[in-house]
Amino acid sequence: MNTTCSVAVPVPLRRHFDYLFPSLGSLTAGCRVKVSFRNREKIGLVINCHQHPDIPLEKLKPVLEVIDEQAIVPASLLAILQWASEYYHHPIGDVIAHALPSLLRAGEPDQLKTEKVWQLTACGNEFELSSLKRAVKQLKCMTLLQQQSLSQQQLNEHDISSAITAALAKKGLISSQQKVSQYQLNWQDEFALLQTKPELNTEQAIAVAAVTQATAGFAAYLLEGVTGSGKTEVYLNMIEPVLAKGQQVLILVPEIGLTPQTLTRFKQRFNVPIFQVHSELTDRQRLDTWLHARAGSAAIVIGTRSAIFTPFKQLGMIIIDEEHDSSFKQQDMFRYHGRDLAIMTALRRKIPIVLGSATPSLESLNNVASGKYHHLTLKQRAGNAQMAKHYLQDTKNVRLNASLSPQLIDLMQQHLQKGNQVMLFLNRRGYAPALMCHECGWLAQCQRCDAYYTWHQGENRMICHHCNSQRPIPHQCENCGSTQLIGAGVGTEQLETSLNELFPQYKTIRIDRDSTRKKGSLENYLSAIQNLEYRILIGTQMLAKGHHFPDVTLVGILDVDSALFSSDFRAAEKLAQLFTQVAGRAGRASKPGQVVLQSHHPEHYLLQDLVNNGYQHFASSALHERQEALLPPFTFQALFRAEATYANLPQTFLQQCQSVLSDYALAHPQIEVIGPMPAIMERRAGKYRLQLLIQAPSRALISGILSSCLPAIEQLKDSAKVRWSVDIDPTDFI
DNA sequence: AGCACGCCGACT
DNA sequence: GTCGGCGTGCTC
Repeated sequence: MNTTCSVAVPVPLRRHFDYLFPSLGSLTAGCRVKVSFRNREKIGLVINCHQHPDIPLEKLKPVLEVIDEQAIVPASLLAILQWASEYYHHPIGDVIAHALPSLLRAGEPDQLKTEKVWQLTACGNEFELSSLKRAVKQLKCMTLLQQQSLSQQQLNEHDISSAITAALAKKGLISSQQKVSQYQLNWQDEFALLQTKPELNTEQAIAVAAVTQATAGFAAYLLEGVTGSGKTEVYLNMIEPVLAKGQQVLILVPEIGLTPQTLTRFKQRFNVPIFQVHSELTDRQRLDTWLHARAGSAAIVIGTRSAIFTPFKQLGMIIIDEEHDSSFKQQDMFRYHGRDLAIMTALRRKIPIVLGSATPSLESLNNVASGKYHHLTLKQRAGNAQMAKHYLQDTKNVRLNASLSPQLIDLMQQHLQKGNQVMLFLNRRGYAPALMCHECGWLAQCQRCDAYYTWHQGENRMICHHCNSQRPIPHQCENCGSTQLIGAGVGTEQLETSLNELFPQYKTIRIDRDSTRKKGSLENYLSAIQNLEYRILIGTQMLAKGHHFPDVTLVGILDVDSALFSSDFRAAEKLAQLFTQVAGRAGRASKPGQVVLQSHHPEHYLLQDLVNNGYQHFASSALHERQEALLPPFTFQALFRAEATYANLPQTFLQQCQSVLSDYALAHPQIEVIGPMPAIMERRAGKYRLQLLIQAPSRALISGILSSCLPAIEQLKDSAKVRWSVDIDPTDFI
């Protein structure tokens, strides 16, 4: 007697596949199985058992092998993954592949790493150590093991290799056992604060109480706290009672957000196991973290967006730091939003979630306005530090020196002379954003993108920042043959060179993707900055995220104009967030800061609003504008993207999509279908890229039109000829 | 996505 | 006569 199960197979198809399995075996949802798929073996995850298959039984293949006896993915996580697959209209197999640690995808057992732990045998205990005088290492090993048993790893640290332990084992003096590496498995019983807590100010106390005294169940809180208002301390106080109850906490942070100092603060406060998920973990460490969270032996998990796929035995609270940060949205393949999945997770698990930011996203502020989120505010900076003073510097008709106005250079001089640090933001890495012929104006253009090459002097190459193609610097203009090639515009590399000439007496440090490519170099630079080794800091957005530099008293934002006239409706929001975050980095109680914005359009209403009225005011007027213009968060969007080597293919494909979607929209006049239209950068990496936008006043309408139309769109002949995807709640239109 | 099946041009 | 081009279609 056979029965059937639905399996999520790791293929980019928006459906699951049914297989037979003998009913004498037991099989539950969440188990991995090996199946034959198109005559190739694949590892899939069972998502359903005993469902009626939609095709005749005789067409089903049998499950080849059941890998797990018990579900490896808990039902709560599997439910979220299925929800995400439906909401984002993304293949379930691929969603699960994203969520599982790679070792589990490859069929590795769901067991924690074990290591060899050595101990003395009975024989070893009675052994006369003096007879080992001539074997120094063996003697040392025996002496160490007399005190306690040690893993091979720990012995390695004492310079005792496995050759030594093997020799001793052969003599029968020591023996080994395979043990799971030791963690506080019972942290719940030993929970304790490791330090006395600083006293909270009134605002902080109110925010903490709002969360800790709420009735159990789902609740979302937007913690809007200006930079330096002590958000981390509030988080610590909010999670304390959760940990005390023995429940776990998930903390999501932006990609480059978590400084080691933040992690240290959690470790210094709580006597519990804290696991960090970041890109430099090995596959094994990633799996161990996943398993510890599932077993309940991880108390706190801190990680970037993908940490939302961590299974928890008993999750008690989710915290999202810098919730407005764009890195929570995955921008390729499975385009989920970590913040939105976290909200859904909290809702389904009936637990509170706290979204923290100095500059909340308009989406979250709108959720506050509609009563979905509770609003908690921290307006007071620690130690009553003053907010920095802002200045708009008109750069029209001003002779700039490496993109610095004379006024800014003067100010820098003043701040540096007082022994303070100066921070300059320029969102263009490289030496110059283009290479130009001085005689005819020709610009070196990337062959594969609608973009110019960036001149990187350090590497003596031209690099396209969009497709990463590289070429040596040409000696001659390709148009007129002139050898007078010059940089057009200024990048961080050139700014650094110029500052070394302008201020030779002060050390300058550049923080961008190029200067921090080596692992750990960012941390080293950051601590060197803290120690005042550098006085002038140059950086891209990277420098703005989450790092606090108390001795920076002057911040210059050198080029804000590109954001003022962008075709992306979110550009203003991003600029406002960058500006406010950066401004918050300047100064502290004893050293009030100054922020200078250089612009050719200082009269621009957006800049005026920001500088004069602050982020909150900007946000409320921006929300009004979005409402008037029927843009998110007042409408919901889905974006079809298609690309191919020739422009006509994505064009015709999206036209066919458009006609399918429009037919459906006839019966639903609230749905708008806009396009196809070229992407902001139409040609990139040798592909022509076009898009088609769907807009509707509710999520349900977006989901409905996609559920109805995607099957037909997948059937389109041209769908195989282009690379296409659908992006729900798109945040970027590049 | 892969990967097989299938139907038309230049080779021993 | 065959090798192989990549258009089309399917995967339980």
